[in-house]
Amino acid sequence: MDNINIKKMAKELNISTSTISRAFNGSPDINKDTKEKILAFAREHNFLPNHYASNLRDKKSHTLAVIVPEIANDFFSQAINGIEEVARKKGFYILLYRTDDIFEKEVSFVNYLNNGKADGIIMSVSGEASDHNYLKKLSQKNVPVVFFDRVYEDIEAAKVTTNDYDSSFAATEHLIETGCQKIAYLVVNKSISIGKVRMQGYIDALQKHHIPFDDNLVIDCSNDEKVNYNILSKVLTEIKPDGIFSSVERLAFATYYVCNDLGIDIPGTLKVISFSSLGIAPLLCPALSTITQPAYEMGIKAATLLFEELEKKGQVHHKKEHVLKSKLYIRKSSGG
Amino acid sequence: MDNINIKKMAKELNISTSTISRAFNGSPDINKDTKEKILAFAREHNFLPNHYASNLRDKKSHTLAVIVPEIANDFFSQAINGIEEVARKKGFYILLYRTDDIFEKEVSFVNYLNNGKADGIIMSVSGEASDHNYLKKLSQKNVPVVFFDRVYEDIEAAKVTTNDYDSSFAATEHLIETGCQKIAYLVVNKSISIGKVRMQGYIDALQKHHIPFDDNLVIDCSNDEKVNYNILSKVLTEIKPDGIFSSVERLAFATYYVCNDLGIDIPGTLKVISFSSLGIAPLLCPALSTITQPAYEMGIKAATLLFEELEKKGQVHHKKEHVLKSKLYIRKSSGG
DNA sequence: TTGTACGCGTTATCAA
DNA sequence: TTGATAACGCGTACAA
Repeated sequence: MDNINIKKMAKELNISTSTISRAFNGSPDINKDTKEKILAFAREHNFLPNHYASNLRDKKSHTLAVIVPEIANDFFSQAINGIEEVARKKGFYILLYRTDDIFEKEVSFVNYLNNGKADGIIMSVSGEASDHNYLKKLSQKNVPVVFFDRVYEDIEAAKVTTNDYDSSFAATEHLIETGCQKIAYLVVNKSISIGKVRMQGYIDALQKHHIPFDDNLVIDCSNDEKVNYNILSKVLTEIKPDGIFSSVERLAFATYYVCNDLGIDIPGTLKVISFSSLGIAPLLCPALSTITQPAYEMGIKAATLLFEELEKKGQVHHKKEHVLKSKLYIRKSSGG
Repeated sequence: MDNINIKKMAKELNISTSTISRAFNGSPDINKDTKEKILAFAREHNFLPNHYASNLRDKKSHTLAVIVPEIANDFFSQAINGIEEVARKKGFYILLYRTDDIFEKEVSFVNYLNNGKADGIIMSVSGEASDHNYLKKLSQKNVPVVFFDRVYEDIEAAKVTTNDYDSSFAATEHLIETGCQKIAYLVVNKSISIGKVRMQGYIDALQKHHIPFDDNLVIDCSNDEKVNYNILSKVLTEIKPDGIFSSVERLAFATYYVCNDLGIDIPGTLKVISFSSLGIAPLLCPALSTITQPAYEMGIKAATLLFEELEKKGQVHHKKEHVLKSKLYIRKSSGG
C-alpha cells in the first residue's frame, strides 16, 4: 500500500517489471499503448522509480558535488548559480558543501564523496598546502574534479581561474597613478595560491614604478570581522597607508567601517580598490572601485568542463587551465 | 581491482561480509581487533561503503533538499548557511535547488524528490497560489517539509517566518513620523502571502495615522532589473512619493540607482526603508534603513524542526508556526 | 563474536 | 514487443 514499486505494479498490471522499467526510461522497445497504460497507473498511484536502486544499478548518481569555502558571499553564490544553471540543463542535481576554509572539513567531505555519492566535483579549495592525497583518490574512482578560482597547483584537473595577476597589477598601478605611494595589500591567507598570485601583481607593479616593496604593508587578516577591524584600525592609525588594495571584498568593507569610525576620508586620505563581486559597489559611500571576477561565467565554465569529462569518459583528455578575465571598475573610492 | 567492495574485502581477509559491514556501522557485536584489521585494510585500499546500496537497504538518504527562489541573495544565502550548519552536525548533506520563482520548477523538483532522494525538504516557496497537490504527495511518502519565510498557508507543515506584519507596520509608521505623507510600497509579487502580509502592515499604519491608502502607491515590480529601473523612474518623476517602503531588498537598490541618476536626494526629498539582509547596509550612500530578518537563525530553526520530525516519526506531532523577530535599523536613508 | 542467506528496487541481458 | 533472471553493494535476521 504505502510503498509502491515496480514489482507491485507489475503484478497489478499483469506486466513484467522489465516492461515497466522500459516505460520510464524512454526505451524504444515498448508498445505505445502499454507505455501509456503504465504511466497512467503510475501517476495515479504516485509512483516514481527509486533513485537509489537506479543509481546502484548503473553507478550514476546524476549529482554534482559543489564545495566552496563560503556560501553567503557574492562571488560564490553567483558561481553556484552558474553551476546550477548548467547542471539543471543536464538533469543533474547539486550537493552543496561549505568548508568554512577549514581544511579538515574539505578532506572529510571529499572522502565522503569517494564512493558514488556524486558523479563529479566542482570545488574552490580551502587552500591548505599540505597533503592532497585525498583528492588523488578520486581519480582512482573516476570521479572527475574541476577547480575554480582557488585551485591546487599540484593536482591535475581542469581549472577555471581569472587573470588575477594582471588585474592586481592593473589595480595597483591605478592606485600609483592616482598618487598613492604607500599602498597596503590586504590578504586573508598569504599561503593560498590565489593570495600569492594577487600579491605578485601588486609587487611587480610597485617595482615597475620604483616603489620599494615593504613587507609591513602586507596585512595578513583573518576570517573574523572583529579581529580584522582591530588589525585595520591599527594599520590605518599607525602605518598610515595612502592606498589599500584588498584581495578580498570583506576586507574592503572592514576598511570602510574603520574609516567611518576614525573619520578617515576615502578617497581623500586613503584610496581603496578591492577584488569584489558585489553588485551594488556603486552604491557604497563612496562607490567602491573593484576588480570584478565573472563569477557566474566561471560557474558555467566549470560545470561545462565537468560535463565534458563526464561524457568523454575513456578518451584521453588533457586537463586544462581556463582563464577568464576580470574587469576593473574605477569608482570614487580610488579617486575615479 | 578497480572496484573494491564488501565481498572482495571479505575474500581477501577471510572474513564474512557481515562482519565487515559491522566494522563500518559502529556495531558493538564485533571484536576490536577484527574491526581494526578491517578498517586498516579498507583505508589502504581506499574503500568506503557505497551510499546507494546502503540507502537502498535502509531507505534513508541522509540528505536534505533545500529549495529556494534564489541563491545569490543575502537573505537566502544566510539561511542556507544556517540550514547547512545544523545538517552537518547531524551528518546530513544538502541538495540545493533554485526555482527562480518559477512555479513549474518548484513542482518538477518536488516531484523528483518524491522517491527517496531526500529524507526531508526545507523550502521557501515560489508563491503561486494554484494547486499544491504535489506537496501533499510528499506526506504520503513520509517526506516531511518545513517552510521558511515564504509559505503556503494551505499546506500543513512546520513553518518558520518572521513578524512581517509588525515590522511593516513599524517601518511605515517610522516613515510617517519622520514626515512622509506619500509613501510608496514596493513589492515584487502582490499575490505571494508574504507580499500581502507586509502590505497589510503598511496599510494599517497609514490608517492609524489617517493617511488614505492609495492603490497607485503600491508599485508592482518584476524580477528584471531594467524593468524595475524603468518602473521606478516613472514613479519617482510622476507620482513623486516622499517615502519608499520596499518589501524586497533589490527594489531598494533599484531606487538608489534611480535616485542617483535623477539627482533625487535621499533622505532629503525621498526617505527609504527596506526589508533587507544586507550586511553592509550601513556602508551605502546613504546608509540604508532596514528591516533585517534573522536569516541565519531562520535556517537553523527550520533545519532543527525538520530533524525533530525526522526523529519523532510515528508520534503524533502538531505542526507549528514559528515566528522569529526581525529587527528595525533606522539609518540615514530614512532620516535617522 | 562471527557467518549464511536473503532482499532492498531497479535495469541489462538474453531468450522468446 | 515482452518476460525471466541475474546482478548492483550492502545490512540484518537468524543461526552457529
